[in-house]
Amino acid sequence: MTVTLADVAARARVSPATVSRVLNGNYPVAASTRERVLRAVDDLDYVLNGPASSLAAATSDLIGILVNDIADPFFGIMAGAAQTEIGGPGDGSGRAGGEKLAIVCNTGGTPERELTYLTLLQRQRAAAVVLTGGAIEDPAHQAAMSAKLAKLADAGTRVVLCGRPPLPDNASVLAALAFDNRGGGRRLTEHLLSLGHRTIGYVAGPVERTTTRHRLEGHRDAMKAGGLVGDEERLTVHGSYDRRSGYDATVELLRREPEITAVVAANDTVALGAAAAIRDRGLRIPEDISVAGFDDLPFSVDVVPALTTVRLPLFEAGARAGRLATGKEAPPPGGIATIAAELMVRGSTAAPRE
Amino acid sequence: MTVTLADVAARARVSPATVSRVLNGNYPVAASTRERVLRAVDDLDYVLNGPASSLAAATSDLIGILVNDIADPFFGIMAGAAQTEIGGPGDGSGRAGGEKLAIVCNTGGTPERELTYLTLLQRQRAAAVVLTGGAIEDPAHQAAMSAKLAKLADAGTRVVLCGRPPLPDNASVLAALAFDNRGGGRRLTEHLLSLGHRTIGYVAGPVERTTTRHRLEGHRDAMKAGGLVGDEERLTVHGSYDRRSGYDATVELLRREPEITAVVAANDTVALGAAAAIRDRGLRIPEDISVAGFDDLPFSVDVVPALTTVRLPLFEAGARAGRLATGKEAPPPGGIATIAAELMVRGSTAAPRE
DNA sequence: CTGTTAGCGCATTCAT
DNA sequence: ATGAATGCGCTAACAG
Repeated sequence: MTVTLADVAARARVSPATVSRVLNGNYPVAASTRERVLRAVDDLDYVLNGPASSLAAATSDLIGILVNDIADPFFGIMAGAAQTEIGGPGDGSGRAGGEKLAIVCNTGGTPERELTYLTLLQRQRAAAVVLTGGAIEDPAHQAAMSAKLAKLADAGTRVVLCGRPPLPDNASVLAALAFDNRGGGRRLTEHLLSLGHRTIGYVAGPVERTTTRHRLEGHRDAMKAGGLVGDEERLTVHGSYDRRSGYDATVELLRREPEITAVVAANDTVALGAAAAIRDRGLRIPEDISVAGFDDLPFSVDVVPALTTVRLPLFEAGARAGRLATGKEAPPPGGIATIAAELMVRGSTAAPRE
Repeated sequence: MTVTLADVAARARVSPATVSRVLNGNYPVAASTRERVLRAVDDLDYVLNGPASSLAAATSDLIGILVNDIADPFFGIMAGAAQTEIGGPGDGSGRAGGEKLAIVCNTGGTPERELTYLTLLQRQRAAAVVLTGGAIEDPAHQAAMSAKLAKLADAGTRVVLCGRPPLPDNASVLAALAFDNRGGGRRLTEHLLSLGHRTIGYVAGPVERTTTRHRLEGHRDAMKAGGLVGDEERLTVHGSYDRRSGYDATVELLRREPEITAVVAANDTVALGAAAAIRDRGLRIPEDISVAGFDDLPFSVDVVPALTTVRLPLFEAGARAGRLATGKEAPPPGGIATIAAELMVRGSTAAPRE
């Protein structure tokens, strides 16, 4: 029926062991035999049996990339970059040599699915796991994650965090690439303050997420440094990281405080919704209200007016995570690296009107 | 060292076969023994060895989803929807029962990687493969794909096409869900013609892609029906499916024919670039030039003015593909279904000025 | 409903 | 540099 390594061996007139050796290429084999084997492989159209080889070798070539929302370019860009580094260019032969198989898993941001995917990956004896994006801060879930990651690490799986802060017990993670969300958030609000804004609404992401908290803390640090305290709670509305949520939250913000002169959104997508709400209210951006986002996704430069935001090097970070996961790159000292966030001032923010 | 099914069996005082049966849940087991086994599993913190079980069962629970560009929400939405149907909600136990593992593979739109991933999936004995988005029309590649898909199908892998036209030899695909790109393209241009436009530029996608060709054909059908022929080539510029390409192509279009009153883009992302180019030229949308896109991605309603486009039910199509891949839903008659595309008229198109 | 028996296809010792 | 033998951990008949 299905052609096996033994069939190839028979046709090439060598032992199965030899075929295995040329296929894995990690053992000396005479050039002539190698060639003979390769020809037999092509003739028979042989494809290695992954499960069998993983079983025998006790490791697989799967690398899992966990994302919170695959439909969000924030994750898509990181995952795509990581996959580029991992997947290799493919040699076009369709023969598929020793490549790793980068697979992205969509957790939907839920704790259950995050753990389930990790278990599934553990079951597959994944070679590495890359966790992208913010973590959930629920203590029980954090403990479960730490335990699970420790088990994965024990089994030889490389664990890499990309855009996620290190674990309390960072021992089981090879490398954590954390974005400077707090610094970025702070600089963004400082920019607004320097423009003269004093009443600033904040559309935050979901609670119990590291990304949400860090960006918000950066914002409040700046506000505090500017002497603006006391109104934090009233001028903050939490929502999810989507456009609709940004719209609704902004409507609520405007209801609570019509004198707002600027709205800072948890990310660019949310900012899009915020901007729509402001326009629907008959207000202009930035003349009446300034709007700012975070991430600098590709579309942000194209909206009108172009969005002031904080640029995160998503592609570079994802690529680096991919290299870390494949062992192509050495982990940073201490296993932790902070990735800078750069303020991008564009047309959506301006001085408040007098 | 690592705990195996035999360890669980020993602790639960049953045979390995029984443990296997409760874990796979596809065979009658007494409630009391099941419970005992499950407890042993939890006590020992046992995780099934995927490769071993795949080897023994000659099939795995992996389902591959191939996408051309994971950073593009067009694919992200479909892949996410498919994964939702496939992955199951997870039971929160982290135990991971009989779920399928939906994995998305980013081909980058290149023929080589498409084939490589298919081989990798074949090697893993994937339960199903979902190919999303347009196909590459190069004859050699098409033949290679057909052959590869036939082999996969032979090996018992379900092959589902989502947003991709059926193969010439559709026998090996379980179901092909094709978008009505031609009809959508036609209706979009008809809309423009009915508004009074006569000189319409077209920013097409990459050549040799079914999506590109079908949308362009729809456009030209409408133009022809309106008696506008002869200028097709001059008023068409090909590029890739990204924002930058839309910008550049539109600059070129405007250079070739400054009298253009409308620009139709290959998709919404390209339309964003086109709009930027038009604005940078000092022209207004839609007063000076109308702009239209395709897909109706989430951001399209938020750009200013809101984008006239053709809505594709990406989420629904992806979900259906997921159900097809898992066998939850019966394939359409003949294995082929055409998915309607709906014209969405918004602010970015208007009658040309006189 | 449960236990026994055989492999699944390959990577690795160990020889040679 | 190559071959022979062993077992990875599990599922699937087949009994009972």
